[in-house]
Amino acid sequence: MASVPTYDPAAVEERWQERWSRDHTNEPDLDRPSRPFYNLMMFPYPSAEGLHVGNMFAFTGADIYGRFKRLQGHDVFEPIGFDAFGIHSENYALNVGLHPARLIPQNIATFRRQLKRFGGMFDWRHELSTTDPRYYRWTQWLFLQLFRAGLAIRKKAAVNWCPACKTVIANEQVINGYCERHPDVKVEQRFLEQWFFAITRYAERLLANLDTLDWSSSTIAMQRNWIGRSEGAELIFEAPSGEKITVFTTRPDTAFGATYMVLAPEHPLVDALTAVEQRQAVRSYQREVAAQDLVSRKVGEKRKTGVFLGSYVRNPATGEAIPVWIADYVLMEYGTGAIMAVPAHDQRDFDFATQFGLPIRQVVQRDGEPLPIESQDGILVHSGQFDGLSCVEGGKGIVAWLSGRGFASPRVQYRLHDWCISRQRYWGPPIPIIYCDRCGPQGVPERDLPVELPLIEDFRPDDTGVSPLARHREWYFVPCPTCGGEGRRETDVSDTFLDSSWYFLRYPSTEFDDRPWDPARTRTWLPVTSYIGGNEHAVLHLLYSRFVTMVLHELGHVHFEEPFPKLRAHGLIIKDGSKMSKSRGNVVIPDAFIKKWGADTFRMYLMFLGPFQEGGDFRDEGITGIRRFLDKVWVLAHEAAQATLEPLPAAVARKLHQTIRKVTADTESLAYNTAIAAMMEYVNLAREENAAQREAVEPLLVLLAPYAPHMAEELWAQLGHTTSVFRVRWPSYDAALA
RNA sequence: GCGACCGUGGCGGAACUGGCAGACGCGCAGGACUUAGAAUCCUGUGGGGUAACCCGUGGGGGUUCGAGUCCCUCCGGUCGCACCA
Repeated sequence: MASVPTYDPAAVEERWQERWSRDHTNEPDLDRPSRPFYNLMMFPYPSAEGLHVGNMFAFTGADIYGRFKRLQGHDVFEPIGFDAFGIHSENYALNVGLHPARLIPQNIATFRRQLKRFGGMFDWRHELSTTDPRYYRWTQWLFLQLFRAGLAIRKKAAVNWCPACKTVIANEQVINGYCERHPDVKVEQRFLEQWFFAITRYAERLLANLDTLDWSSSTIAMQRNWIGRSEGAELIFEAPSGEKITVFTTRPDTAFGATYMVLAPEHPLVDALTAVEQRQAVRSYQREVAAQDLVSRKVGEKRKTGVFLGSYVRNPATGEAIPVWIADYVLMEYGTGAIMAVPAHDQRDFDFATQFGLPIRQVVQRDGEPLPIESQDGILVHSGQFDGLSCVEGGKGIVAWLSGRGFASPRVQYRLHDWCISRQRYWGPPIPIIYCDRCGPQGVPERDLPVELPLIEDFRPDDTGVSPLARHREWYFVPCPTCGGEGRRETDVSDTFLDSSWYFLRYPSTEFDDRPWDPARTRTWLPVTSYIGGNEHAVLHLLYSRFVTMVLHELGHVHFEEPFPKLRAHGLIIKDGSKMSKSRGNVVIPDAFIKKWGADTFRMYLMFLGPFQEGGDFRDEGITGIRRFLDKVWVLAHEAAQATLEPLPAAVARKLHQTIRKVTADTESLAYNTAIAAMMEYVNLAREENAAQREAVEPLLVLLAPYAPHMAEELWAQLGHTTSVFRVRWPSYDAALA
């Protein structure tokens, strides 16, 4: 047998990457595809450290799926881009003392090189960056569509202020009271005028549509949780002075057990309900609470605090006068900012009542015995005509009874808040608004877009709550687009999640400068056929994208309401027992591995670590197993190229069909680890049976192609084929043999 | 507290609708080749026992001819949300 050349991954991979680029192998015809398949993966933010193993894991898994679909005869569009605006990039730039406008292109260049090196099937003609004015022009356009539709609203609100970022951040960016970018910096409460997107108006639809989506169940659960729908009722409590205080409750069945009321300290009726002799105590408590941040207020377990207002309201169920308190455990931004306190059946109310000696009255029991607090598995007592009913029936009855007297109405409450998109920072798209004393806030006319982010050297944020752009005087002052009078630009930039809320709409249309997306292209390619990404975006990016798409659909700009009908969440790569992150210092950069072992080996190694949708433990010992496997394939294929035609041993033929069946099913379901195991079993058997033959090897190379694309191409060519292995059809199996 | 997921050899992990537990890989042990090593190849590898055999999927209980898989319960772990009324 003639000798087989040594497998040299670097040479093989460089050769095929050049050929793919030269032959436009990865660039489908976007205008006339026969079977369009939009294979999307979550685009990266180009950090200075470069692509790490976690990114590689995600991209490899998504790329394998795209290549598999391609081999099954689809025209696969697999674009890539960079989410390069945002606080992360800007903070890093500040740290190293470089301007982001110079830093980001360097980072992108590194990412681009890494993404090419690992062999992704990317269509580089359609690369995008959110920092490109040709892109963010349309981000601003998108803002204007929402503004005109009345869905971008300016309101003064308690917001999360990160003293380190020196900007407002979204609720989603607050982690246990700390800034997600600064794990040791507590977020504070500030009241500022901000732009909000009215996502809460879509809460019901965002929730209901979840039932129509083919998504990982974990992601669905997180979104459902985040939207946080609660059914209950609003009840009205009246003060002797005539003030009506509305509370929200999910337990109207316990109305007879409400022995006091608590308002949020900022509740607008606090002043009116405060007795003269309590005024000083109330003011001082209010000041104390305002000095805290929004979030530490919400972190539980601490002692309850509060102040009696010195007045009473009437419980509409019992008719009794109950005392009114303020306490920081009641939050202004949820429900009505006021609660009826039922200490017998709510843990927080119980804690508060115990601390301040307030009465506790059982209204739910079972067999005359008290139940665990908050249990709904009992019957009503001390509840007048409703005694003896179950909690559910009694609750309905009480709401109906109180409604009839004008004291109640059923109510659905969401935990979701409106999306604050204002950022008092530099590195983002300026919000396209001009303030005019005469006309009010005016949208920048679309013909004047983009509002380019001016290049200013001193982009450092300060503590004033005013964006650095305000210091750029010639940029700041502009004529009002409506009256021509003196106007001032909005100096805030928009949240980076706005950039990423629509990028998938841009990819197929990147060459059009006169429209955000081309209607024909969009109709052909969208919604996205398959989306693969991490659950870290389950409630941020994925919810915002759904909302934006829903609005665009309503406004007639896109033909679909849900952008991602099919989504799969991949797992996390664990290293030394915890997930890879810069703060833990366990980030692994793939470059050295790829240099030593080759991209194909590294791709397969990552996929072999564990189930793709669950993640895996990164240790570098196991990589030799994959390399040994690829070496065996290499030798087998070279020998097959020189073999004479002989019948395939029956055992090998049977195993081949079983392997095709298993690899097909497993690749479809992203069970890449077991697909690889099946190919290993097949190769082991083929070697045992000395089946170094074309019929044995050619189908294997096609099965292998999504996983190790360079090697598959090389060996396919060695077997005498002159066209890419990716133009072949995925092998079929004989069900009788498999 | 609420929601989701998970627990299988020394390690990563297999096991479709309940049907031979431990595929595949790492590691390890022995052997072949070699002056020697590396690489490669072969054999073995859940625990106990000389053996036929016995015991084994976090603990306990249950359903079933049959349970890693289904049900109950307890223990342990991961992730998300959280003074959300």
